Amino acid sequence: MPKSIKRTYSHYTQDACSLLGVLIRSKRIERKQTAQDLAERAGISRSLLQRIEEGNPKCEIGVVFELARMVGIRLFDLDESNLELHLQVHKEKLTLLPKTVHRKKRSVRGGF
Amino acid sequence: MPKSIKRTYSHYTQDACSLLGVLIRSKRIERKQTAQDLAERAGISRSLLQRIEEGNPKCEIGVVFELARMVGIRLFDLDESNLELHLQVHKEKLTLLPKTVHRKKRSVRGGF
DNA sequence: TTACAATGACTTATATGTAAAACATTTTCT
DNA sequence: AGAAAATGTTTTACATATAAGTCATTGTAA
Repeated sequence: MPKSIKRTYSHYTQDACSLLGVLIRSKRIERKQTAQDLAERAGISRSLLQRIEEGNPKCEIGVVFELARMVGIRLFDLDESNLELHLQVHKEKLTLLPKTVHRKKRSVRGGF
Repeated sequence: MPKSIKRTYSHYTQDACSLLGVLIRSKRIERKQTAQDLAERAGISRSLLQRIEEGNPKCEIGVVFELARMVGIRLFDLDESNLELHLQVHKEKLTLLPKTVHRKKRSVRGGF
């Protein structure tokens, strides 16, 4: 059961969300596309699109990415095929890493 | 009131979420950091971190970005100061665009 | 190998993000 | 100028993401 949490976001994260939002809005307007229209095509409400364009961090990442793609923003600066390739590479890289990590015991007399 | 929606995500979006998840996990393991530990520091539950590392698109974008930052992933390939600069530039660019967009009327005899 | 820790895979209760609607405000076009 | 449309803003009910917990499984270190 979720306890009531006030999340805090770093400046970096807020800027990243804002940047994505501003980019989506810019691209949308450049395409002369209505908020209503983009929202409908994305299958979301106009109010949600608005929050996303404002840079609200409390939105589904999947929806934000979907919107970005729809207006022509390249995530990770990669097109579709290169993104998939990148993913495969990093998945394999992950295979080579240890499956679990064990925290090092604090040295008995170190630090404090 | 939200109607029950089955969202669908494009291949591109799913790959993007998966890539971010895999990157977070790789970086975490490289840092020899426990999932439990990273989750605690990020102020989230271990189960949420698990979903994010799996690439689940139905997570808060703010939390995902925060995790990325914590393990040293540069969003947009930009460090903090450049990200802020980028944001400012695009905000100003947005100022120069029209505030609203009007959909072009369908030509009376065009198409159908 | 054995013990222990980390992770995977569930379940449940609750906090909250979302869709919808109505209204106010602003912007664009004629 | 006026009209029409797009966007901003707020409210409300509900679908659902999340925190917390448990148990099973796997990996690691001794």
